[in-house]
Order: sequence, then structure tokens, then C-alpha cells
Amino acid sequence: MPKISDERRAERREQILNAAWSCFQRDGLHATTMDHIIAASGLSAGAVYSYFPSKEELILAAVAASLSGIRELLDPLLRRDPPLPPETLLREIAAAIDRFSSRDGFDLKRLALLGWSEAQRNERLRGTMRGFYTAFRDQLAEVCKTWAAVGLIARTAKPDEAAKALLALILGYVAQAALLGDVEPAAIGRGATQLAPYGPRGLQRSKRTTTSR
Amino acid sequence: MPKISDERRAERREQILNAAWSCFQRDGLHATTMDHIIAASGLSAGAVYSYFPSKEELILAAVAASLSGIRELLDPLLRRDPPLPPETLLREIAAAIDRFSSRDGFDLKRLALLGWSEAQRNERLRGTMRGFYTAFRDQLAEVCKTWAAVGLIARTAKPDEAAKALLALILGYVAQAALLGDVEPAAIGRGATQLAPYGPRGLQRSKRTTTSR
Amino acid sequence: MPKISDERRAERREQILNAAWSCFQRDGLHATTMDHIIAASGLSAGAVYSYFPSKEELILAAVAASLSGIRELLDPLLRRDPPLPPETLLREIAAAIDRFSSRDGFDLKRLALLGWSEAQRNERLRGTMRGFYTAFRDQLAEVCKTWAAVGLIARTAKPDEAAKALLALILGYVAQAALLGDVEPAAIGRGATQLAPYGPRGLQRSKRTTTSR
Amino acid sequence: MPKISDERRAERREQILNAAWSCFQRDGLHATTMDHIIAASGLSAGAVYSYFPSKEELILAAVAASLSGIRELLDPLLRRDPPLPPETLLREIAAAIDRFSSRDGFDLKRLALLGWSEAQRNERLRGTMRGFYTAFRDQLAEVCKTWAAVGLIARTAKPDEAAKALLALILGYVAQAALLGDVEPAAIGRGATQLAPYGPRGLQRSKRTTTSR
DNA sequence: GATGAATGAGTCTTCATTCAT
DNA sequence: AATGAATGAAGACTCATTCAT
Repeated sequence: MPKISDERRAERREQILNAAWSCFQRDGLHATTMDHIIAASGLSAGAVYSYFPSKEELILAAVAASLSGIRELLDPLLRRDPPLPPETLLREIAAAIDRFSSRDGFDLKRLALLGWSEAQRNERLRGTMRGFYTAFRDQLAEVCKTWAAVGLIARTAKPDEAAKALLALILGYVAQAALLGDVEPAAIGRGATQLAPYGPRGLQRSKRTTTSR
Repeated sequence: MPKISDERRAERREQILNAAWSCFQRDGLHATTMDHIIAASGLSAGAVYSYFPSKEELILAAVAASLSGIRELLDPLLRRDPPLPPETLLREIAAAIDRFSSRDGFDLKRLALLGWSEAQRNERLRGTMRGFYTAFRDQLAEVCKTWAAVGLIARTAKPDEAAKALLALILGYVAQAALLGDVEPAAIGRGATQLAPYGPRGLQRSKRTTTSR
Repeated sequence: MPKISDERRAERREQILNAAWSCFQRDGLHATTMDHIIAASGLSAGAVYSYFPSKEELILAAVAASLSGIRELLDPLLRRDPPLPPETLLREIAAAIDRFSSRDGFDLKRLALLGWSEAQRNERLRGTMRGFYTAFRDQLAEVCKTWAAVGLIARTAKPDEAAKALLALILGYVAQAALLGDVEPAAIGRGATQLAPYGPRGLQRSKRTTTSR
Repeated sequence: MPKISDERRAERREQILNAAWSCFQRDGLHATTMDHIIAASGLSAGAVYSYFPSKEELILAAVAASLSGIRELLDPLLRRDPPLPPETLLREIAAAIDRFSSRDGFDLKRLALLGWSEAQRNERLRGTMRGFYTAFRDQLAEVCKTWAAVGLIARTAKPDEAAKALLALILGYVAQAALLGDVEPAAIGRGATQLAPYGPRGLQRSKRTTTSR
């Protein structure tokens, strides 16, 4: 038989990953059987195994794909120059995650929780996640540094501590939205700002900035 | 064997729950087999099943127990009068979770991630969790209202939005600490405060309040 | 503790047997667990086991009890002098089985089928049943001999062959009634008679005799 | 392994069914474990389960197969034109059942008892059996009607009552033979005839007809 | 290259029976 | 004598993975 083209291979891979993704989301990582994925992919067992040598590998690939999806999603927001102010950035990140989630019925937030859980017992997955979130947090720290420089946050703020809080807000938004389902992106942004002492001025400035975007 | 006393029953239940907990933490909810738990509990299969009729029930009970453990842990912090100021509260909550985690080698944060994940596919667990986190957030909203009243946060702050942000910070701390492991309670508290515009004054006041406690 | 009286022991035995009986009937011999029987008897596990050393023994005793119940039920019919004529005897036997069945919600017919089935794999039970049915058939053969002597059936009839047919009719009634549920005692009696060539005269005579009883 | 042919599938099914059949016969329906059947079939657990999704389904299929086997066996006898006379039919049916039983060491009679017993607690099985025996009895009623028409039995006989008696004789033969093991097909035929009042004429005619076949 | 039937170790759960109290 | 909690050997069934065709 003629060798399958690289494009076709990549296409198949995608197809399997999508099938896996939707199964994982519906049933969780462990309750999803390879048969489910195989059936959902429309391929044969052998075919699926020729692309991913084991279920673990498939999980790993699915998580990696979703992480890189998130990166592509958030990168533009983080690279803005001048940077989006705190409340806006938070709101836009949350909104982007939501928007991505509603696409095709995939819920990135649910998937994220599955991945976090699995990372607790899967060394390699943990490694992948650490890499991703560390890099992400570094990017956030960069943004914080700029914010501090331009006075959007305390000039004395330590970028890496502020980044930890920022990442917590984002991850916490994901968890809270997945578990309770009643958190709008705008609310999380406003809420974070309101927590600021001397809030009125914080709010005003925040509002002004937001409006001016 | 004549009727066992209620205390003894409760003791055995606890024993099984502890065994389950430590297995779950090590291997995750699904990779943990009943045999693992049975062996860890030191009882027989039949005995374990006489306390918990199924693995699902055991998972549910373990999560419920850990949730009520958290509640007991955090309640005192939330009921302080006058309330702890934002940064302090955040730091103390994070510290309490950490402290509880290091006890007996249980890590509440890892367990939390397992529970969140499982809640995605287990109706009943989701119900339990929703109830818990909703009540918790309501309590946070009460605190936010007081903060706003005394000017510790913006007087115009909406308590429920601020509570959402606060809960996100807490859940996000849990996730980030479980995944990256390099987040100290104090850092998350400081970071959140630093995100505030005009942070220095916020910090000062926050510091003062903290110091004065 | 004072020794339990023999009466009390017999009473308890009966109580357990009744519980077993009603469980067996509802769930079958194997799907019935000792716990079911223990719960239904209102005694403790230990108590039940002090009366019957094993489930098999309990099954054996339950079947034996039901067999001896049947014997008591049918004996009077078989010992009539002059004997009941064929159709009447058949009808009355079927009716007696039915009557006994409707008592207390026990269905002797269902129980019989369970016993027959179990006898296929339980040596001892098979022995008990063989003894019972052989004796019963011998009694039927006696009746047939008398019938032949007085001309109620063919004078040349071989009692043991006629008895086999008679027993078949009775067992077959039991099976058919348990499986299809639409066989009245009178119908089986009449049907058997109608199978006779020159039936009308058979019927007449049969009727007359019946009426005269 | 590419798609298996339909024939091969049917063959495998048969193979499993045969294995199940012989286990059931030896140990009864419930004492037979899937492992027994799996071992006897020569296949793996997974393979067996790919043909029958559960033990219950396998039992159902085994019983259904044996019922359809009986139907094929008896149909020719019931469709004879002119119909076999009563004694002959009875004898031939019993003989056919016996003959089928001795084939391959399967005993249809024992299997029948197992099925009857199981039908008491298995709704679906009961449905299957009712359908089968009702249809069979209807066929018998047709034969009885013809017999009455040609005077082989009482002209006034009600076909459905006669059919009930006939079915009882057949089922009763099965039970008696399985339990006592000393009933020859010929004996049951003769015995039934001898039960006729005014037997001599009945016998003669019956004999004549039998001889003339 | 592709297929999908087959494998079999491993899972959860049950239940007859015992025996410490 | 009586209790009922505990035992642990099975039992039914699943599912990641392989490999003959």
C-alpha cells in the first residue's frame, strides 16, 4: 500500500485527538475506554494504536494539545503593548477561555480540571503542566513588571508575587466556573479590582482604562 | 460478635476513610482499587463493604469528609470579629490549608483537585461540592460586605463579585500549589494586595492591620 | 441460660423453614441468600445456623417439608375406599395442590419446579425426591389396580404403566400451571378423560361417579 | 484479524452455546460459573462476552436454542397427515425427546427442568417459555380437533382441554423421566391409553392404529 | 498498511459461614 | 445460648493491547 501522506497522518491524529477530547470531557479520563475513543474517531483499534502507542500517550497528547490551544489563545492578550490593565486582562483571559470552551461543545475548563487531577499521579503529565504553567506565570510576571512600571499596580509590587496572585485568579476562575457555573468573566475581573483597598480610586482608574481600550 | 458500639463503628468508618484517603492521594480516585483500600485499612473486603456499599459511596464519603474538614478549618477564620483584613485572611486560609495538608501526610490540595475532577462526571459529587462551595462563597460575601462597610476594600464593592474573586484566589492557590508547589501562603496574600492599583497605601494599611492583630 | 424447650425448638425450625420457603419461592433457590432467609426469619445468623448447619441442609429440609406437606395433602384422596374414579381423582389432586398453593401466598407448584431443578445436581435431594415420587407412584399403581379390577379403566391395564401416565399427568399439571398459569384442575381432569377413545361413555360414567361421592 | 465471516460467527456462537449447555446440564444454571463455560468453550473470557453480553443473556440464548431444537424435533410428528393416533403420538414425542437427549450426552429433559425453574424468577425467560409452550399446545389442540373429527378420541372432546391433558402428559413425562429415570416412551403411551374407561376397545383401536402405521 | 476479534489479568462486589463477646 | 460483625474465596464482567489475516 502506498505510504500515507504526512498531511493525512496529521489529519488523522487530529481526528483521534478530537474524539478523545470529547470522550474525556464527557466521561472523565479513566472512565473513557479506548473503545469509546476508537468508536468516536471512526477508525479501527489498530489505526488508533498506530498513532498513539498507549492510552497514557493519548492522554498526554490530548492535554498537551489543549495546553498549546490555550497558549495560542492567551498569547495575544499577554503580548499587547501597552499591556491591558489588570481588570481588563483578567476579564479578557476569562472570556477567551469561555469562548474557546463553547466551541464545538468542548469545555476547556472541565478538561483543565481533568488534567490537573491526572497530573497528581502521572509524572510526565505533571512535568508538561509544570512547564506550561511556569512559562505562563513568567509571562504574567513580565506583564506585572510593566504594570508596576507604569503605575497600573503598586510600583513596589514584586512581579513574581503579583503573577502568582494573577495565576491563582485565573486557575481559580476556571475551577469555580467548572464547579459552580455562575461566574462571568466580567464579574471575576471586577471582583478582583474591588478587593483593592481604597477601591474607589482603583475602580475609577480601572474603569477609565477599560473604557479607553 | 455482639452489636458493636456506635463509637467503635464510627472509629472503623474513620479508619477506612483514612485508608481510602491516603490511597486516593497517592494513586488518584480511579487508579485506586478497592483492594488497595482494603489492604490499607487492615480490614477484610466484607468489612469494608459493610461500611460503604460501593466504591462510589466511599469516594463520596471521603470527599464529604474532606470538605467538612476544610469547613472546620476555615470557619474560625471567617467568623473573626472584627474580620481579618483581605491580605491576612487570604494568607491565613492558605496557611490553614497547608497546615492541614502536612498532617499525617495528607495533602488536602491534591485531594481537592481529585474531587473537582470527579465532580465533572459524578452528579451526586457535583451536588455536594456545589453546596459546599456555594455556602463557602456566601460566607466570603458576608466578610466582603463588612470589609466594604469598614473601608478595608472599596466601599462601592459588590460583596458577591468580590467573593467570587476571593474564592477564585483560594481555589487558584490550591491548584497552583498542587501543580507547581512553589507558592507560599504569604506570597499569595501579598500578591493579591499588590495587584491593587495604588497598592502602596493598600499594603501599608493591610500591614498595619495585620500587625495589629 | 436455660435450655430451650423442644417445642420452642420445633417452632423456631418451622419459622426458619417458612422464611426460607417464601424466599425460595420469590427468588429461586440460588438467588436466595442466607441473609434474606435470616432477615425473613427474624432470627440472627447464628440462630439460623444452629438449626440448619448449611444452606444445602436448609434447602433439603425445605424440600422435604414441602414433600411431606404434599403427602399429607394427597394421602386422603388416594386412600378413599372405594377409590375415586380417574377423572375425579386427577381433578381433586390438582385442586388440592392449588388450594395448598394459595395458602399464605406459597405456591407449591413453583416450589416443586425449583426442587426438580435442584435435584438434577444435588445427589441427596435427588434421593429424597426419588423416594417420594416412587412411593407416590406405587400408591397410584395400587389405585390403578383397583380401578382395573372394578372396570373403571381397562381391565387389562398394567397398573404400573397406568400409574406412570397418571403421575405424568400430575407432574405435567404442576409444570404447565406454573409456566402457563391457565390450567384449571377440572380442565385437566376432563381433558385426560376426553383423550380416551369412546370418550362419551367414559365421561358419563366419570360424571356419575363424581356426583355420587 | 479482519472481519470474521457470518458463518464463522455463528459457528463460534454455537460452540459457546454447546459449552454452556453441557455445563448447565452438569451443574445447573446458577452453580455454573462463567469460568466453567469459558474453559469449556475453549475461548477467552473476552471472546465469550463478545458473543453474549452477560450470563443471563447466555442462559436465555441456551434455553431459546433448546426450545427451537425441540420444536424442530416435534414439528414433523405434529404435522403428520393423517395425524398419528394418541398413543403413537405420545410415544413418538417421548421417544424423540429421548433420542435428542442421548445425542452428545445432552439431556434435554434435565435442561428443560432447569429452564422451568429459572422461568419462575426470570421475567424474560418466562415470556419465551410461555410463547413456546402456548404455541405448542395450540398445535396439540389442532391435532386433538382432528382426532375428535375422525373418532380417535371422543367426538365431543374439547380440543383445548384435551390439549392441556396432552401437554401435561408430555411435560410430566419429561419431569418423571428426569427425576426417576425409569419411564420408557412406550410405557407412557400405553399407560395413557389404559387410563381410558372401557379401555379394551380403546386399547384395541389404539393397537390397531399403531400397528397400521 | 489496516482491521477488529481475541486475550486475560485485573476490577468490583457478594455471600456462606464462623466465632469473639 | 445468642448475636451479628467479620472473613475471604469466588464470581461476573471489563478493557488496554495485540496480532493473524
